[in-house]
Amino acid sequence: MGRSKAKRELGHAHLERLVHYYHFLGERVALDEKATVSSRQLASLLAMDDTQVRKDLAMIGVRGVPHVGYSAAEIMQAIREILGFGQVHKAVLVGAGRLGGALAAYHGFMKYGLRIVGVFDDDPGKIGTAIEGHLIYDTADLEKVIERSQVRLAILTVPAEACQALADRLVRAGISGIWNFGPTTLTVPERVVVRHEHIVVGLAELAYHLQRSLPGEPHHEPDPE
Amino acid sequence: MGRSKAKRELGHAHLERLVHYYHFLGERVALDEKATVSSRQLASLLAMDDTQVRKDLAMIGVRGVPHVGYSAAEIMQAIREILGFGQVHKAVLVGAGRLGGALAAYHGFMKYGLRIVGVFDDDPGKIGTAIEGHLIYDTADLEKVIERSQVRLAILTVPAEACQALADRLVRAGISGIWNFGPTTLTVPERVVVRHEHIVVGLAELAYHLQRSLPGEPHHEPDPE
DNA sequence: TAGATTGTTAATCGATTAACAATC
DNA sequence: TAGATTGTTAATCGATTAACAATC
Repeated sequence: MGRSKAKRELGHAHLERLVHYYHFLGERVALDEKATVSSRQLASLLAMDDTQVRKDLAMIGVRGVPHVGYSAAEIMQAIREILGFGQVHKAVLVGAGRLGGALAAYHGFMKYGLRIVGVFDDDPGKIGTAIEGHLIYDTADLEKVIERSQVRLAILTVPAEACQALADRLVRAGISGIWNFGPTTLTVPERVVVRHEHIVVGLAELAYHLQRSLPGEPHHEPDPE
Repeated sequence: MGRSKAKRELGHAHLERLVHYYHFLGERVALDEKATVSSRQLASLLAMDDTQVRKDLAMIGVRGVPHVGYSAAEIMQAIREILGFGQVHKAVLVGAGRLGGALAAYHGFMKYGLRIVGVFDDDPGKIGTAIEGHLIYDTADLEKVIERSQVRLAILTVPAEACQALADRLVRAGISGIWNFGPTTLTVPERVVVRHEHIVVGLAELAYHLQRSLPGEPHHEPDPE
């Protein structure tokens, strides 16, 4: 399929919108091969401007037809290509705690190309046991597995204190991307992509808006400074 | 302390930066009461522009002193106030699965004012048992607890199919904010704040950059369309 | 055809960055 | 004082929105 790829780099907001479209089309639009969707439909359902939708789709090379709209299947295929959902992204998951387990258990990731090829922990009580169908390996063997399986992505779900040291090891082992769920900022060489899942930002945003929407009840804690 | 509050509404990016500052100061800066930090220091450590830092701090009412910098303690206190970290945010957690458990277990949240006052599930095998020190209640009792404890925030960690129905119930029960970890978009009245933790966005961003940084290896899967 | 919808250019808006005067 | 740092205004940049011609 000779569709042209994105002309220029997509920013965070673009990627987020693309995921949104993809997700939404997959979820609610009936996908027989010929289903179409107009920019206006997509926009209204996602509470945004329809010009934005057309811009986004143009940017990833999807062309619509006037009076008809866009092919839903074509949109999804284009997003899949741009975002790499059709590829297999092999990943190691380091840290077999509760969060690690939750991620390992989430089969929805497969739809997006993520394949966890090894789960690691350094707790001798966990090594050798299984979590969500994944055998837990000794973190000491991390480099071996990364090299042997040509893994490029690492998911980090370890306590804050261990994050940076592990990131250093992962970088040395040749990892290209780190998905960090620890509450700490990592320092890595430029060639390595890091995505920091900073859960507290979500809480902060909620707390901020909650506070604003109901300025009446000032149930402050005693805050001795 | 007569510091003036933020003049106008803070956007997502602002809030994210504030959390970043807060986190960073708490993590790496020695906090005796008199520690100071310059906008340049903060900026360089977070790889951003120092004017931005000064703007952000001015916006939340923190004043620095020329030649000296800002009081780290004052920055933290101001952020705590603006973001409501000093208040107690009572929350119910619905869905005692792995992710719910991970969230319930994360004691770091207490620092930010979040207090989970009830964990709910509708699995009879789970009701009555404990998860991370929280007794699991029957989801049927959700409304009762919300009302009795004056809970304003709900954390949703249930399967996609159950999300919307639960959101409806939470809204009717008077909840003001929903922190949704399910892979689905919620429809709620305007007065309710929703924060959707869309995990796939993180994966998409990584996959996209990974793909770009190494355009050589085209290990595409056979993708029969 | 007429009406609907795309695609693109121009206008607006907001956020970031640069410049620099004020200040300790 | 001189140098460093804040605070703010102006300039730039990019992203969003509006307008509208092209098109089926």
